[in-house]
Amino acid sequence: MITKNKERLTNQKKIIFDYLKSVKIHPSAETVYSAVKKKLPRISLGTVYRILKNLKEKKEINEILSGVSCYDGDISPHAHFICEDCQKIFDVFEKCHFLKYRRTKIGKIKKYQIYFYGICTKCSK
Amino acid sequence: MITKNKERLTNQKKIIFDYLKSVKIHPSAETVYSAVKKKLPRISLGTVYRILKNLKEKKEINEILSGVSCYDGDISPHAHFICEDCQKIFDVFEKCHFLKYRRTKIGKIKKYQIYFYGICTKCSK
DNA sequence: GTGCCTGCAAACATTTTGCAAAAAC
DNA sequence: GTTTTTGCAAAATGTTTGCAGGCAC
Repeated sequence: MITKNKERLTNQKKIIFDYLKSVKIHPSAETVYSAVKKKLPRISLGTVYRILKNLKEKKEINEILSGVSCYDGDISPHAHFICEDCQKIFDVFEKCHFLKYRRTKIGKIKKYQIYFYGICTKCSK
Repeated sequence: MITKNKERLTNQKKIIFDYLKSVKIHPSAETVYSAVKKKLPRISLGTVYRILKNLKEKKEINEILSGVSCYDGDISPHAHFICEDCQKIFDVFEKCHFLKYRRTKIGKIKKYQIYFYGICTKCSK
């Protein structure tokens, strides 16, 4: 994990970072909190929010905006499929999109996010 | 404007709908509230939220997730550029994306949203 | 030892909801 | 007249923040 400036490497940061990198789900702050509490019983939700924000700013994780913010430890280029029924977030690695330009008339694109909405196979049964 | 089932067409709905269709900005619920208050001085913010939700469900407007929810009366296919500095939302009609498939392994895609992030030309000066 | 970081709780912002009155049909 | 919708206020939800003590360096 990167640390910038006078930033310190705490246990809370390490454990949240490791957790996000190890799971395939896209947890909310609340879910991260519940998960890391097993290893850090005294951690607070405020700290989780602060660390998630910090990791996001350092571009070590991505934020997924879907009502409540969810977080993705996988920062490789991929899209997300959000099921409108169960609200689960799925990764889409299929090459179904091709972004040709790195610049629009409005400004230079630093990053982009693609969200697909629909009903997942499980829910459509 | 479409009305479904036993839905009634009220002044509040008409004015909010007209407002969203007439502006080029992407207003938040609060902004919509301030704007329509000129014509409906007694409208409440709760009503604005209810009507925005209703219009969204009928697919007459789109919701843009960018921290606070913003709304777009233009439902034609286009992407959004969000300036990380001024937080303004811009429309991107340029054909810089081509979504080839209407189906992924996860489920059938009903709609998609593309968000570009960067610094707009005004802020980068 | 210095100063960044945490836990805690309170504050804040945004959105939803229950209810009686008002409006649409 | 009936039923939906509104305005209002309170509640719920999600997130941020101030501060004193704790921990990394």
